[in-house]
Amino acid sequence: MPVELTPSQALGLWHTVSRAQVRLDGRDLTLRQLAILLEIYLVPPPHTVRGLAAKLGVTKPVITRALDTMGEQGLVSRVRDERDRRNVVIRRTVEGALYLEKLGDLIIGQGRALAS
Amino acid sequence: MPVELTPSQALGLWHTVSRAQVRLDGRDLTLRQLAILLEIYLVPPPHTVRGLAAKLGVTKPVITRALDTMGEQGLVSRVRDERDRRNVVIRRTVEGALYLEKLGDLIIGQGRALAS
DNA sequence: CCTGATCGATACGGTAGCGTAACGACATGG
DNA sequence: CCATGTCGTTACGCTACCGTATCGATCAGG
Repeated sequence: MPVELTPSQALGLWHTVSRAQVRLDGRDLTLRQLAILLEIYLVPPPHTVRGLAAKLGVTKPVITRALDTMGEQGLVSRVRDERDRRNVVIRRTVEGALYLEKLGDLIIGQGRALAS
Repeated sequence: MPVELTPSQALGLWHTVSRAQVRLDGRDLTLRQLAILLEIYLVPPPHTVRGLAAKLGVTKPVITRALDTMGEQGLVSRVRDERDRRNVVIRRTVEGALYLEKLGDLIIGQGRALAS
């Protein structure tokens, strides 16, 4: 089911969620990092560095760096693919799922609070 | 009118918009910068460095730097307040309005395309 | 005046991102 | 085997951000 938004609602939603995210989230993820994280959790696995780079239109080191940072924070983990040891499979974590769950709640709450 | 979203829709919306933004937007604004930009354009003026810092829960240099960067890109402009010359009034620009208009269109389009 | 408060900007050292280019590890086809 | 190609990672130089501390300019009150 589509979600119909007016221009004011669309930007208002982005505004309140972005502001809340800046105020409350100590992780301070980049837009790129967040896009990568959402890709990993919302698209069926397996995910690889190369695949994510292609999907987002960025270079491979961008993905490696983002996985380094988010891995240190426990949001994702990496495992070597044993069937083709050149590949690295990116795996989800409980902490990452919880993080996105909270982001989802934030979006839903702000969407519900939208006026006009 | 509130916008009712399921968790899947909320994160899906964020996902597709973030991905498109990463792929298409050459400016690569920080989440903080985007929040500042939205604050300037969606909340009635006047806007000051101090006011934005308080609203977003960040320090003043963060605002100064963001205004430097976005000012170079023509998204905002700064004018000294002649009534109290300590203040700087942040003003909107045509280019900034166009930028957010495109972002709004992107959100609306992705919201409309949402399934389930 | 002049003292104190407040404005935005700046300096500083540190961290983390960027793109380009190269790397070692691994797989594959001849 | 060995040459070639494909993984992800790392190295490099650079830029931009961060927070803390401080700055000069400006205002307000005595």
